[in-house]
Amino acid sequence: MSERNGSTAVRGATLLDVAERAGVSRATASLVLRDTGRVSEATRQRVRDAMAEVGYVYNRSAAAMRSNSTKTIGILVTHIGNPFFGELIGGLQEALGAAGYSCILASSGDDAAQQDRAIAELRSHKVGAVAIVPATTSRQDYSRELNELELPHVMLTRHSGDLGAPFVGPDNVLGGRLAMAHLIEHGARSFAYLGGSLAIHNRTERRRGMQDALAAAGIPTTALVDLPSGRGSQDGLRVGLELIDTHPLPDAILCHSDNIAFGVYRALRLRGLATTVRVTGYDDIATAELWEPPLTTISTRPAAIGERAAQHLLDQIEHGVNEGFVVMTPQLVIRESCGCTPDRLDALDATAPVV
Amino acid sequence: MSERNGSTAVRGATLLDVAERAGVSRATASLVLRDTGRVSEATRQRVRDAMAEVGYVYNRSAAAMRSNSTKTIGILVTHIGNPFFGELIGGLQEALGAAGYSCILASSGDDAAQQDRAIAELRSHKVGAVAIVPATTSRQDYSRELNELELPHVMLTRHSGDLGAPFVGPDNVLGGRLAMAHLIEHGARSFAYLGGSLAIHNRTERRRGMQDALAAAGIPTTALVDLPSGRGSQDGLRVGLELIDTHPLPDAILCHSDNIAFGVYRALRLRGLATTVRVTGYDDIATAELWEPPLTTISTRPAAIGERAAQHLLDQIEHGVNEGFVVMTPQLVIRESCGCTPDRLDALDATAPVV
DNA sequence: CGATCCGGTACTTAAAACACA
DNA sequence: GTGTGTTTTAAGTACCGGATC
Repeated sequence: MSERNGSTAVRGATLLDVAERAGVSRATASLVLRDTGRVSEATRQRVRDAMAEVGYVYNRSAAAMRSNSTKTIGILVTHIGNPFFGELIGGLQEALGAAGYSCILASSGDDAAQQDRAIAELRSHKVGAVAIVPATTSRQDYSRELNELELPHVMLTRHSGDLGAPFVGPDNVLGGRLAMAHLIEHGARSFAYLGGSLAIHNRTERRRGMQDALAAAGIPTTALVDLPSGRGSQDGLRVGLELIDTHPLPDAILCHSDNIAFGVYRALRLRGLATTVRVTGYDDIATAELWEPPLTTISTRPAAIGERAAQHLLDQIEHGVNEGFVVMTPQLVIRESCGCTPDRLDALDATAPVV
Repeated sequence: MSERNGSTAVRGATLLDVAERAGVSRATASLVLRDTGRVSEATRQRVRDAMAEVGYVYNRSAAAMRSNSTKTIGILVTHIGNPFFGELIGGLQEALGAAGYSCILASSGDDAAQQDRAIAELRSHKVGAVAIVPATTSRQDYSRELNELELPHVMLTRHSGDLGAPFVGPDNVLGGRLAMAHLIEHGARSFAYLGGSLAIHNRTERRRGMQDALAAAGIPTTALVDLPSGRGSQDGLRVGLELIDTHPLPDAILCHSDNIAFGVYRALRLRGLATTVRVTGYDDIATAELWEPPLTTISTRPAAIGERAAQHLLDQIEHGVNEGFVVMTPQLVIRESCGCTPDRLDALDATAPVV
């Protein structure tokens, strides 16, 4: 076993080693490395061979120091474990990787202080930009703060209300409208919107879409009961029970997320009300189609949002253009919880003619 | 809007700026920064004030270059979106952060080639060590390869069979034994183990634990049917249907993961067999207690594994000691799918006396 | 406290190759 | 054949910002 501890790290081969082996100068080797400059093909190949022979590993730190820029992007989300963010990150990493950038991930735990620490962390790594899902408790003009730090950025999924700030996220108004319109088509006339934090704009946006749909169908907005909650399935259970125990049962429940819907399912079963109410979710997580009944939901295609966000950042740092507020079209994924399978919720459909 | 593009990044304040403002030398400022050396408290405070005033941001690249070490650790997992890994990463980041290290995350998509690329990426960032969930298709002696790269590391959750390699993961033998023993206590006498890849050691280990429990109860090992599958819930549905359609229905089904159990639940419902078979999962994901019936499962406490892995790495890079193969104790989480609620599966318990 | 070092990068300079009058 | 101009190719070197002596 070789001697190895914090103080005696072995230095690897440098560009100078490569250059000497290839019989060229360090500068030339650098040009070959970056595929730029005017170097003959024969020399290029010799340098590349030399790199392979000595097991050369690029030193980003050295490059960053001189050029004061790194091909590195920071990604900051609230909860790494959230599958939605997992897909989002996947889309981002893939698109950024294809453009030659590497990513550093950080997680804020949805806490503003930790978020500040993470940003400092990323800045000390000299990231060229950050893609950030802002913490719920972020300061209102957070985007401007980042601008003052000269840090190109794009907000993901959540925005702070400033429509001039760089942002990529789902069209929540449309998503809310799609879900509500579908339930109205099924004949539902009374509704509850369960879950989600009032502090987040996407909730008010979805609500607006829902009310647009109600208005279009000539249904009074008072037909929509509204109960917020935390973001876990447990919160969905809690708020589901709250609805059942303190309100008349609506024809349909629109859940703020699939996770919430999961808790609501359980609340309905606990009260013996399973499959007596139409339910929709939001997000379309991987297991949604395996539930009982399979969940009708709104897909926001997080990977596509990630790819678009990568584009947004690249446009900023490579072309200096800021695309501003970008909204992505969600999709209604129809399964069975809305009542779309006749042999499952036919009792409901019998009393409410499908339009 | 300020002019900002790839080529005209603004340089921030340096340690020299801080030093001049505080009226000390750069060397002194460096000592204050790292909380070392003999510097008077008055000077320390002056330097700290100066840092705050000029908005100083530590430049890790510069530090890394000189000291050839970064307080940065790489974390490489197969799927960032997997909630299990999310918790694992959370535990790692917290423990490493407390020790003054920052983390860089990468994802291999469970592909060996991508894993190689990610390792190269992390090496170019000069990480001091990596915590890695190896891809299923990793080469057998992967740990030795990393040793040859002089890269301290610890394998997480999965190991390659080399018990001398640095590893932290759950005790799969015990986990399998706990689940099986509990089902046997319930009176079950025929079993199926569903899901999981044969290529991964943890599967054979859990199976060994299950057979230990069978042997201890005097039940022949042929009482355990074994069907592997992919890792998603959809795979669980597939393998669940396969079991139901091609085998006699066992008393109990042990699932390789909660995700698999989810698909198995659906398979049982589709065949009209819901709550006629005892089911256990593995992992204890957040929603498991909300299922119908709430899932009895084995908790591997991924956050604890992450913390332990952080300790493992710190021991290597700071004290030069390698703790080798470390195994964490899992816990049986009893809910209802095993038959533990009398009023739910009492039909089962009537025919099979609880020990 | 000043000097030096780490390993790439950006810029300057220069040699060689080629074109064309 | 010679001289001048242009392009291609490669070398030389200052420099970035902390850490160390």
